Amino acid sequence: MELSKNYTPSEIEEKWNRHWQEMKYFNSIPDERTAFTVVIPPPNVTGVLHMGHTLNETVQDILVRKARMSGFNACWVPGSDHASIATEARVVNMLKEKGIDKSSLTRERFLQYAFEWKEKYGGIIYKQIERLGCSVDWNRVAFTMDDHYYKAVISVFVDLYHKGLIYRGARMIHWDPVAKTALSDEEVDYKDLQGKLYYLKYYLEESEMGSPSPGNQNYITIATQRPETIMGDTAICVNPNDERYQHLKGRYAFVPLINRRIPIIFDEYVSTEFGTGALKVTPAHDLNDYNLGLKHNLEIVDTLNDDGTLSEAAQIYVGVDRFLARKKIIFELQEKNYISKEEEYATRLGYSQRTGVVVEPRISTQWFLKMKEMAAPALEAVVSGQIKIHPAEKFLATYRYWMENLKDWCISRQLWWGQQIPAWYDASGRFVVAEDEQKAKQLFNEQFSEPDAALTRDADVLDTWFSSWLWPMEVFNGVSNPGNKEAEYYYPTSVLVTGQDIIFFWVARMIMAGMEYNKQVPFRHVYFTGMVRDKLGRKMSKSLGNSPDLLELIDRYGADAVRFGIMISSPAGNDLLFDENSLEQGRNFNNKIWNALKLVKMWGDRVDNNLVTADEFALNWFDNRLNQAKVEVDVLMDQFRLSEALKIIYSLIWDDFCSWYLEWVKPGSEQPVSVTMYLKTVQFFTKLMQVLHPFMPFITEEVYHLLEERGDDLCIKQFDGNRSSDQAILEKGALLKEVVTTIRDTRIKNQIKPKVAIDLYVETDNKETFYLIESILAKQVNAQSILFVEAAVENTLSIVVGTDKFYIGSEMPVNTANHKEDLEKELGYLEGFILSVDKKLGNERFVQNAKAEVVELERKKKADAEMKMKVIRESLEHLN
RNA sequence: GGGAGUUUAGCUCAGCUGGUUCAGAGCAUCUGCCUUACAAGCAGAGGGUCGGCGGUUCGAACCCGUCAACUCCCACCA
Repeated sequence: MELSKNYTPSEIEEKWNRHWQEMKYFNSIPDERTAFTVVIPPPNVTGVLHMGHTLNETVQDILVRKARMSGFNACWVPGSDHASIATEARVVNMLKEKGIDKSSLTRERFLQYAFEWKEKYGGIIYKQIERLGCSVDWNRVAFTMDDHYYKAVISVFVDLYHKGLIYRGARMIHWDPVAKTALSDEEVDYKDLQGKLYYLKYYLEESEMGSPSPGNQNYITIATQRPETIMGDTAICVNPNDERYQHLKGRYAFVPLINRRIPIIFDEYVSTEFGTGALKVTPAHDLNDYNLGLKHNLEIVDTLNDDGTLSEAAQIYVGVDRFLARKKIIFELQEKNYISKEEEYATRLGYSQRTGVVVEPRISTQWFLKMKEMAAPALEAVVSGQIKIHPAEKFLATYRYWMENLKDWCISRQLWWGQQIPAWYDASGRFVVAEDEQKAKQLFNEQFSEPDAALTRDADVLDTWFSSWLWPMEVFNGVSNPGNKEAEYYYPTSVLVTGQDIIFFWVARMIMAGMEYNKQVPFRHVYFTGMVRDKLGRKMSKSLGNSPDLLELIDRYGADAVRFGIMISSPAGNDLLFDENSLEQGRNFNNKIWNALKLVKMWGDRVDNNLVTADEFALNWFDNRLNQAKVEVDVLMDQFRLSEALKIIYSLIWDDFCSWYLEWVKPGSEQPVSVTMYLKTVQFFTKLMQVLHPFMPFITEEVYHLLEERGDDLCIKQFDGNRSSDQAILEKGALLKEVVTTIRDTRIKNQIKPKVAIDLYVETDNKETFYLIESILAKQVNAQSILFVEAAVENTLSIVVGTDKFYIGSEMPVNTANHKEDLEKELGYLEGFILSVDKKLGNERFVQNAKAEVVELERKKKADAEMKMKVIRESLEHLN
């Protein structure tokens, strides 16, 4: 068969994907083997996979494939997340573009649209996962709104409610005025920006029953960033120790523009340093003010509607959007001379992670989950080491801090896309929580003795993470059908691979759910990948246009090259600076393998059964080198240092196999090869493909089959146990490499053309070794003869490697000037070196305190250097 | 404001318990090669006061202190 000049991934990848699936290699069913379970962090069905996913899925696939080839029953569950608010926002936008307003639709109709959307984008995501070569079990595709999953979420809600861990109440929450829903604290991102601080005059009530009058000079000045909230003010607060305001005890002031009379209260919360030392208290729109309000029993005036426009309660600018209202109010305040000063002010604003708008702190009746009770076992699971976090303990401190400082989790969302909260209300607001309407009725009757009460279900849905936290359990029906055979077999999962940005959203909560419902951790290991950035270190984002399209990258470079590129530049746990350069490196690596294959296949046509191999040393050396590297790779992979493992494999194949081994055993042009050499080489190549397979599945499978006719496939071929490697042979190999490199270097420096053969003289105490390697050595340095000598040879270039001396003779006139210069430089260096060693050895305390080996080593270093100097001096004499 | 982390070659990073081949790798760079597997390649080379200062030690990239720069997380000062 004729192999193409370069490796072409496209047909090959599709072919193997199809074959693997037909053979059902990745479909797992419980058996007697140990399970290795991974659940994919379900991507949101909002769009396509980005480079962060690519990194994630690649890491998971490497771990899963490695496990599958190491005797485990590997099961990787794919799936996607309904992503309540994010998806709903997309669907609403999509409808808007079609001219459809969400409010004109019934809940059912809207959900229909959302499910269509989910089918479309879920499909794209699954296609990408497949193209990347992910060995997931497609029979197990899960979705967080599947029927059983939906029921599981509802049952968990009901259960936690009845355990008293879920409660309903009015609390200060973050409100997204565009999505018109509550958000959890974690769904708010803060940004620093430059704002303005306005100093407003609040006129004081005259001592008796006065009223604000235009000429009144009796006012208190208050600094605020948000003048549009003044209509919600229900008090002014100053520090009781503030000398400036002692006279205001028991007095009242008037809110500008609307002239509502509010009390002046005293609380140590207020800083005397900041602003004017006086604070306007708006309990409905600021968390601190809310707390102050509770303490001082203040009225709450909510001046905002749920869409961010001013409400009736504001009295003025009703129905005007908050930002426009701010401008108008500032203008009016200026007009009426209420503003005494404006200044620039650096501030922070909270933005909705999903819709990107500024969130409003707002009092709202929502459902909450008590976190303290849930957090304790989840903290313990990590602290005690039941769950191991990789890399290192970097996140342990953060995790602990977070788990010890949790606030209750607001789990209700004013959306339609998601699991609807299973609470039923009667007309007067009394409610019960139950799995379904029938049970609700029954329960309601039990509690309130009203068999015929008309009940309506809570319209809100649950936070997406309230479903995702069941993921590792419920993909195996572990919540809806606890103790089932699959859940028993696959849970706890082996490793979770995810981004560090969702530690608290997801990872911590999965641990809580796992501890609560299974009394077990959901995974043994958590591997955090870094964030993918562009090569300038910027986050990947649509607006910057620096986020490449995965399928296009695969088209251009091949899936293996993409996987290689992203892994090779992905130091464990650090952010990854994505550069297409590394994909090119991956493509080149594919090509290198492809060409090595071509060479070996060529030999296959020239096997001579009568030829006895002359390559014993090369075969022996590579065998040992391979064993050694495999052990290194296994150790690194156990530590989740995948990037380093890949580097080892890369160098093993490119340098050791291609650059050294293949060159060592390569026959002359058109010459035959021995059976032993050929078979051994195919065997080595096969093993190399196996080691590389988890990282680059397609080309390795292809090469595996092109090397030989096979009855099996590489992706399920089991690794042999690791064998030890013979250190002595490895050392001889290292010596050979060094001698070759040194001689080649000397040739180049002395301008001996590659085609000119040299005469090589070797002076060594270790002839045995050189007998083994001399034929390779001759081939590698283009020596027409090798002679062993006992002394320096006239008219040659001399070099020293370790304790061995080499003399290069050439028919070409040798330019000795360069060589002489080099030798003199070397001599100078050695003199300095010996001086420093002498200094060490002359230090009594060193000789006394250092370990014996260390001292011995220094002595040996000195002896070696002295020997080297002697040889160089001799050479210099010969050169004169 | 609190906490964590990082700083080693032009770039991205290894470097374990302080002492061997401890100053390394890949990429990039430079030089010479279209050598019949591969120019997406081959052969070779150069490049670093290990962020600064101080300390512990016979000995420090590594341990301690301190300063500086960067990154991330958390936080209600209007």
